[in-house]
Amino acid sequence: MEYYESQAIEAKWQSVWEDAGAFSVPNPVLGETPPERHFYMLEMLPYPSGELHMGHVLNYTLGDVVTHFRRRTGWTVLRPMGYDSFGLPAENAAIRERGHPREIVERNIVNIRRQMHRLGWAIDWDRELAAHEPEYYRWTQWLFLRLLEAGHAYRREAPVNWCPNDQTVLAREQVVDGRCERCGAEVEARQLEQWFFRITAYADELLADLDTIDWPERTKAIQRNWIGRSEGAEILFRLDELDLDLPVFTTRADTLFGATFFVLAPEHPLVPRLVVGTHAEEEVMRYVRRNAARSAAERIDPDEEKTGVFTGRHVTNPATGEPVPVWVSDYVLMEYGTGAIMAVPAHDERDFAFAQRFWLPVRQALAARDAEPSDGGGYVPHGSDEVLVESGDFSGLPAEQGRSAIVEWLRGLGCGAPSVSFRLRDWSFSRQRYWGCPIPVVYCAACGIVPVPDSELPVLLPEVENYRPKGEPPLASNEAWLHVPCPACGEPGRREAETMDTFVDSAWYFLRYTDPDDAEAPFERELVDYWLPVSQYIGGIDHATGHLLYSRFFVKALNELGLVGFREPFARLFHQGWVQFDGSKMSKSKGNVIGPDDLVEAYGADAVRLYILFMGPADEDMEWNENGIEGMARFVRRLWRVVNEAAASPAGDAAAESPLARKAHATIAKVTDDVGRRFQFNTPIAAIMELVNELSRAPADPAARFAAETAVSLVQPYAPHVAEELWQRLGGERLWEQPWPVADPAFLERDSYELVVQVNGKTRDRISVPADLSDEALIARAEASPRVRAHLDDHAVRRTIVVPRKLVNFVL
RNA sequence: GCCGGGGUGGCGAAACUGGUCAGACGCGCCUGACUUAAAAUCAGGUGUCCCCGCGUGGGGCAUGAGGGUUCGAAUCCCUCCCCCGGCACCA
Repeated sequence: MEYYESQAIEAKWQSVWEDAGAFSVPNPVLGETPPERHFYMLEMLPYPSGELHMGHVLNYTLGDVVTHFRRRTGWTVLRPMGYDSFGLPAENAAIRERGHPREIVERNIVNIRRQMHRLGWAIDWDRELAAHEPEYYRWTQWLFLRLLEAGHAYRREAPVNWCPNDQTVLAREQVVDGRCERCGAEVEARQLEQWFFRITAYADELLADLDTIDWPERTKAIQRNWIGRSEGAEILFRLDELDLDLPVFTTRADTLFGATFFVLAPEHPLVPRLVVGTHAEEEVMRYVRRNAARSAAERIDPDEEKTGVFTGRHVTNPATGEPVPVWVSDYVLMEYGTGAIMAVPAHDERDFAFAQRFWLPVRQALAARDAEPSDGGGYVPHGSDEVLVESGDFSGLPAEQGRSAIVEWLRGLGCGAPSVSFRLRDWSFSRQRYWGCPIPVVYCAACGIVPVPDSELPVLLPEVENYRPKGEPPLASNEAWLHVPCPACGEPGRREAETMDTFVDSAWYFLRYTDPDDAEAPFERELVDYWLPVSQYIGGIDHATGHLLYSRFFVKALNELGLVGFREPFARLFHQGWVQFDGSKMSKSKGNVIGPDDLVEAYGADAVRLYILFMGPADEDMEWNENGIEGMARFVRRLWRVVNEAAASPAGDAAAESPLARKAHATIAKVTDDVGRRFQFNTPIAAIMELVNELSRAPADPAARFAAETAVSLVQPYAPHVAEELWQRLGGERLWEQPWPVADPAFLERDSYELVVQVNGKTRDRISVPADLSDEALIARAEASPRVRAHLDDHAVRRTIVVPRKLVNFVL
């Protein structure tokens, strides 16, 4: 028997698969009845900002096992791959390496593609795409224009997050703890005109539809938190002097009688109107200006004492009819609710702190059911069983009842109504950077924002002399490109020089895979409706509030436009854990990236693939540890030796009943259940190891050959190269398309089994009994055991529990 | 503070709907075989404590802590501690 040569075997089979087009999946022919059992297996596409690391290896090997398993259990599997090649990660890599982003990105793609081939992943390479290619981004632009027409994309001035290092606007989803997700620089607040997608229009649906998809609970929880739906009421406070009604949003209308002052956010548009011409004007406007200059980090510092300024105005509390003073303070956020609040210091910590600071009155409106109402002046946190007090006719009502009663009453008076508020903000997607998809509009003095006609797409990303970030969009420096006639009136116009966030590119790529060469449309409705929603999506949980939310929004909007027939992109989602090294997740900036190349060269792709999945549960974080891979290489060599020996010996009787035959069938059942139902990938490897161990101990068993075939067949999704080679040596061919083995129940049903005999719940003996004994017979056998007898002694048995096929328990 | 996930040997982990003395499989470690030697390979051992007649012996304790339900709990319930993640001046 030859020595196991991983490099030669892997190269051999990779070229066999390529020649056979083994993993290419044609689309169904439109109009004909397509295969019913089809499966869309998708993993998040990589940024070509460097090479693959072990995190990618885990991600794509998982997808690969699922792909092979589904293919061999009778499914038609679409499993494509592409590159998220536009955007900051790729551009920053280019800056580091001092080259043009396109050249760097394309070089990285070549390298990543080589690594993917070397690992032997079963990808349909005919469907490869990259976001930076005009054939792709033409359709990103086309989809943008459809969203623009539908009013889902718009431009407005708004407070935005600005990264001073990357010199661009960031979406809220790209700011983590006040810092840029990419570079870690502290984010500044800026007031800028920007492009937004109206994702808030789908807030309710994005929340509700989480119940319709099979996603990890924690991911749903993250999205629910992010969307942040609050039910409450909008209440109008009358400002008679100026004939204004100021709305507030509150979730605690039951505390209305305790509202003793009123606060506006500094950015509230009515603030100047309230104070113009009064002697408060100067002080208030100074406060507003000073506040606008404060950084976001300063504003949200919880340790800082509250600041604020009185406007000199009063509004009327609609419940009490009393005037309450109107203040301006930055603890009220313009982006949430109405940018104004009714302050109830007795029942809100923040309002209380503000009242203390400025000597404002505190009035209690709720009290624990049995408590004496206190004489006021204190802060009373919300309890579980409280009733309204000092609240007119509503006094005595339980809080929740009082809340709806007050809202109902206000509604009758025309100054209140139930209302819902969200934390979610519209998605800011324009970037002042070079390496992104150009936004296809032209600014015209006469016509305003004019879309570039579909027929002129794509608007190609122009060459510029210096693409480095400088605050101004780099595209604007190419004057020849910038100045074009207005598509509507023909007068001189100016192109949009900002580019799109890379998350726009990835919000629809999974649709393009269905028809990547379509030159007439981004995709065919019939094809996307056939393949989508994605049957199984696999990727990092770090995209929970970004990509995964944006893609859901895109699909909902495209559904409304009639472009797709479904409302959720990813039916099932799985997150692989982080592969960490030195206690933190692998990243280039930390210099702790472990790539697969050296390992593949030393141990072969099969051992690397097996090891990354054997390390632990795939959805839990794992610390990269190279010690064990030697053990996995040992297993592959052992498999090689044992199967080669079995192949050389006489075939034996496949139907023979033997311990090894039973083990083989049990292993089939275990691996099938783990991969197919439980989505658990480490335990199947352990089960196959057990089978191989048992085979190596019983090489003369009549089922030895069957056990060898079974082990090879079951290990194929994990280690496809060595499996294919061994399969051939066993006399088979094209294992990648062989039906998945099926466990024969006759081998799983045993004639006898080990009955556990317990006394007072402690196992005292295990005896072999025939499978079909009655309860009474089982008890008799159990009682006969000498070991059990010793424990029964002369005690009286009070109760006997019999669990058929498992145990007998005597309770004394 | 609110929401979600988790805590099992020296290490990575198993135990799937409460039921085979919890710890499969692997790493590491120990012993032995082969070898001049080492590596590789193969065989055996390895939670912890105690008892003895030293055996394919007997017993106790062990799944973050404490309580409960149950004939029986890593698994279900309650209280608490710790770790990870999300949200948080969101009214």
